[in-house]
Amino acid sequence: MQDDDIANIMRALGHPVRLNILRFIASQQQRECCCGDVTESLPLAQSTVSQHIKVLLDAGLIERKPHGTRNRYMIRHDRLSEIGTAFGGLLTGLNFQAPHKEAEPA
Amino acid sequence: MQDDDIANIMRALGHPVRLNILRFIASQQQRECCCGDVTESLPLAQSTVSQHIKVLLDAGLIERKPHGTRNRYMIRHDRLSEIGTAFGGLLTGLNFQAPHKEAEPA
DNA sequence: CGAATTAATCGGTGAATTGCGATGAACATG
DNA sequence: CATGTTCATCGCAATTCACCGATTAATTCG
Repeated sequence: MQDDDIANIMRALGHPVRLNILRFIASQQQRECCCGDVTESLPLAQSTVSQHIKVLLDAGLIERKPHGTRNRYMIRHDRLSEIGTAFGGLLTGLNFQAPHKEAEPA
Repeated sequence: MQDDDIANIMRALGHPVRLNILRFIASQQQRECCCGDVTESLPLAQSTVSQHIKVLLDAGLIERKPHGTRNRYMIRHDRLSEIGTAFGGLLTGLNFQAPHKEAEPA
């Protein structure tokens, strides 16, 4: 995964409301819900929630399925595990990354 | 760790330049470097790099140690592992979180 | 077809972010 | 003490973000 992708995802996760939205979706019985459900659970206007959902969509964290007059949203578990791997790699790299040049002093 | 803390950290990680700075610091022989070193490695002005460093500092991802006329920066490994744990918890929660209310329909 | 529902999108506002050059504080050294 | 080095910080412009109300598109249903 590119740095830009990681940065995008991190930015998408970098807002408390969006964390709440993700958790809300994950907490639903069917593991999916529509925009209105989310809006009800938050002290924000519908348009604002829709915006946040769009950010999560663009970052690939959730997916949309139109269903009649409403949309169903659900967590993209496939991407979540990718992200987990990438993030783990990032942290590991920061912890143990070999020196810039000429590691292994023989 | 609070949602706000996580969001702050994610936002700090949400910029490619800052990812580069972190990796650059981690890649140094002594696992530390000063602002000038970072600036040389990037096509950005010194003031801009200093700003990014401040964001990383505020998020607790690096620490500063004054050393003569320059400052030494190093990765905060303690925090890194905290963050790893918190992030893992977040992802796990999104994957397996129990339904919001009244699970177990008896 | 007409009315209602749902939710995306548009336009606007204020705040924050990102970049820069310039300034100034802290320190070392001649 | 004067000079040079390093770097944080201060404006400043441009862009993006977060939020809102209003509008519009899609769909269902009477």
